[in-house]
Amino acid sequence: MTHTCIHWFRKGLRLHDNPGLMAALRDCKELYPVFILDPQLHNKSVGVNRCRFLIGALKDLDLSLRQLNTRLFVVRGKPEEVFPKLFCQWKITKLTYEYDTEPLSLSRDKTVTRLAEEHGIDVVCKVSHTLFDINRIIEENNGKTPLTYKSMQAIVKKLGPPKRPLSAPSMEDLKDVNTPCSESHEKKYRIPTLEDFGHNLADLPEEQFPGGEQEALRRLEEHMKRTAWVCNFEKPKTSPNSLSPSTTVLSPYVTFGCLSVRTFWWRLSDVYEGKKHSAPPVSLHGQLLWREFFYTASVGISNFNKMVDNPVCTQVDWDINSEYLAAWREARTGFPFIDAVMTQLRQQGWIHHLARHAVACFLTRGDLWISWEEGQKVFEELLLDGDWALNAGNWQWLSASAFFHQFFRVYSPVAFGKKTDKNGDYIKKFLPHLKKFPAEYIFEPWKAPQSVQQAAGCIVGKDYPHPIVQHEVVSKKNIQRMKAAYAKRSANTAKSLSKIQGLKRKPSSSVDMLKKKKKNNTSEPLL
DNA sequence: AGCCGTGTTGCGTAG
DNA sequence: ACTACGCAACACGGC
Repeated sequence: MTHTCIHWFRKGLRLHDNPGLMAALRDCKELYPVFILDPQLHNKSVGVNRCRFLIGALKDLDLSLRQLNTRLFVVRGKPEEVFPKLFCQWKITKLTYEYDTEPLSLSRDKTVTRLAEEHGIDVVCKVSHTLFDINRIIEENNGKTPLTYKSMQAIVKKLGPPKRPLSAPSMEDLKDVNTPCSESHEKKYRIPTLEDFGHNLADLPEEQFPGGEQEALRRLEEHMKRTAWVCNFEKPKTSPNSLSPSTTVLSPYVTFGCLSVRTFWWRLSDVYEGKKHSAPPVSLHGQLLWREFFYTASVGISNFNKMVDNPVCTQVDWDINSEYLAAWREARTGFPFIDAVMTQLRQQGWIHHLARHAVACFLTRGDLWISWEEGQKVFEELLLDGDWALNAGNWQWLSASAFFHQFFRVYSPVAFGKKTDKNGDYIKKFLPHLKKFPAEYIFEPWKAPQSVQQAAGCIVGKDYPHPIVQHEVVSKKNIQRMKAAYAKRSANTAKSLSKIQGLKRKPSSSVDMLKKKKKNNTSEPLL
């Protein structure tokens, strides 16, 4: 019992399958579970729903920690300034945390690791946010980033199944561990409120998906009970506009790490066991592999969240049009299906994957010809499951900038929603102004005769906007613009090829990349 | 995991 | 018994 240890929670807001936390408990006499509120990260640019989710997750984490006779310390400030103080104040000898692949996290963690080592502190970093060590996936592919799902599947097959999840720590694991808590804990280390993030509580929408590990595990079990549904799951066959979600909505919990992706994976394997079941890419396992795929791309491809200097991204002459962008963001495009989806996004912080397809296509190559980077920012703010890698990857996919290249496949803002919601009930739910419109006109109210509009109590141009573009006209024009961008792209093939070779990376494990010096490997490999 | 126009097939039914 | 017609479901190709 020699160590005084900080376990640093960032993502991974859970006790189950938390190898970093388990490493903290080894030979530990004093434990400080810490979450850092970084004003550069946690501010009003994070949407109110996301903030609420994070607060819920922190409260739940604190509750679970208290049951183990320890508790959460929420510390305010920049990590590189906060940690040196904590190291001295608490006489820390070990720091543990979960590996994070995002570029900003990597540089932050490198700095903190260096500071810790300057204080003579052991640093332990574990992979548990993804199924596999993403750097291992790239190594397994000879240093090349897989750019297709198929190649990803081949690599994953070679790697074998992901590691089994660890159990949450028990009282036994903490029996010799103490967490010194002062009288002023509530004052100094309290969990933040929405006001702390600069949000106004007045017009807070009802909470649909409360944050936290307990809620995540409850939700997982609720869905895993539906054996046939799990075994038959095919993502493209689920509806983007059902009144209650047609998918699990476990993504926010995975994003914040309230649910371990490996726990999710193995729980699915349990359900599949001995039964006929759907397979990747459409199955639930397949969805987790999509996540892994985009994580890998985000690690292997430079400038992944940008068009310029991103070697896989087609360079497109997107327009700058703040009026169109605002209309899209604020759900006033005049296309009820698009506006209903954007309303659900703002209200609930979650929309179905195919609804994301429809609004993303509409903003970019389909209708408004606005850069996918603008859409990325809006999703980042509003989605509970807004994830750096997945957001950038999927926006590139939908805008046909990378991974997906069938740019002539354009979603209709009218027809697409009709397929799974003939009566427009979804539109009526999120755009109550339109609720009296007959099904015949609800997807295109501007076509309704004046008499119908009057009877519905909703005049287009007064109570609901005219469509901001003529879809049939702009979509045809945009396909031609995409065609030109692609022609230019293939003309530059030689250039691109040399860039793709620049993607090759030296083999090294995740942890080596964070650590300057390699420690003697006495007990176990770090990963 | 697109949409739309066109053409074909197959079925039921009116005459 | 046979044809003509309407309709839905499906296949295909171009964008």
